[in-house]
Amino acid sequence: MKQNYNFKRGKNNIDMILLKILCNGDFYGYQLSQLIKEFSHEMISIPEGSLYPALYKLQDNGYISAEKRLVGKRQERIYYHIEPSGRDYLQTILSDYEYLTTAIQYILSYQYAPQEETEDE
Amino acid sequence: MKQNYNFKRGKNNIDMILLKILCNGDFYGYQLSQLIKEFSHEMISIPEGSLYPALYKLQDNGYISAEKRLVGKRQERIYYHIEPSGRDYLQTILSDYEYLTTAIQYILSYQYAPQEETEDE
DNA sequence: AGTCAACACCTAGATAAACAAAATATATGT
DNA sequence: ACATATATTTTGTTTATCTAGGTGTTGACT
Repeated sequence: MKQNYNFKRGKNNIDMILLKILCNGDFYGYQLSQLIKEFSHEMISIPEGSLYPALYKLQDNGYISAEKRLVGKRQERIYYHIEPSGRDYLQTILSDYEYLTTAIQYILSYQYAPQEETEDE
Repeated sequence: MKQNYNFKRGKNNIDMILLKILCNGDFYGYQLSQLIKEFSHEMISIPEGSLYPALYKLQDNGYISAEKRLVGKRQERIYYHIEPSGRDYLQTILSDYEYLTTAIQYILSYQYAPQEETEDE
């Protein structure tokens, strides 16, 4: 079992969401940002300054691959495809996320029962 | 309602946990780190390099107050006490946290139904 | 008397995630 | 001609958290 789990881990929420959506098929950047809005019931959106650097980092790590496609005579779009190692990485950050969420939930729902009561108020 | 919620918000997990625990009474730094381990079933711990700066920041913002107490003839400990504004702040980051958790859960549990299927595999 | 572990606090510097705010360019509708 | 939506890029900034050290006290064991 894990010990001394830190808060820094389980922080790659954007990676997690992007990879999760890419499990459903290949999408391009702008499309991903739209899907995130849609899937979250318009609750969250990822600014471009977060989205694209995240995609480049995932690509650098080999978790996703990129392919330029010309749709009709339109400008080219860069479609991203999740690779097997990306699915592995997704599993890791998903379980990290659940782990941290569980731990925080324990703390938030804890009912503190003090041992000795010395009134001073 | 909130719109365009970002990931940067709802990230003050350490603040949230510290304030939550301080709702149960006054504690000192080292004690807080022990309680976090205990309450989380040993799942997480906060390193001192995260804990103390977080406490100082909360204090600077007036969310908590500090008081030195000598327990017996022991070395002094610095007890922290949550202030009303700290409780307000806790409510804010708690609802931010729940908001973000809900939105992520929507995305993670989304079943994508593509409009048009063109087989290419 | 010496040592060691647990207690209790402090801090400088590094890392890295996420963001804001720009810019570029195409396509579409009015 | 102009505005809006689409689509990508990049520079610089912020900030949360961590690493890795440091100081000093207390109490137990040898």
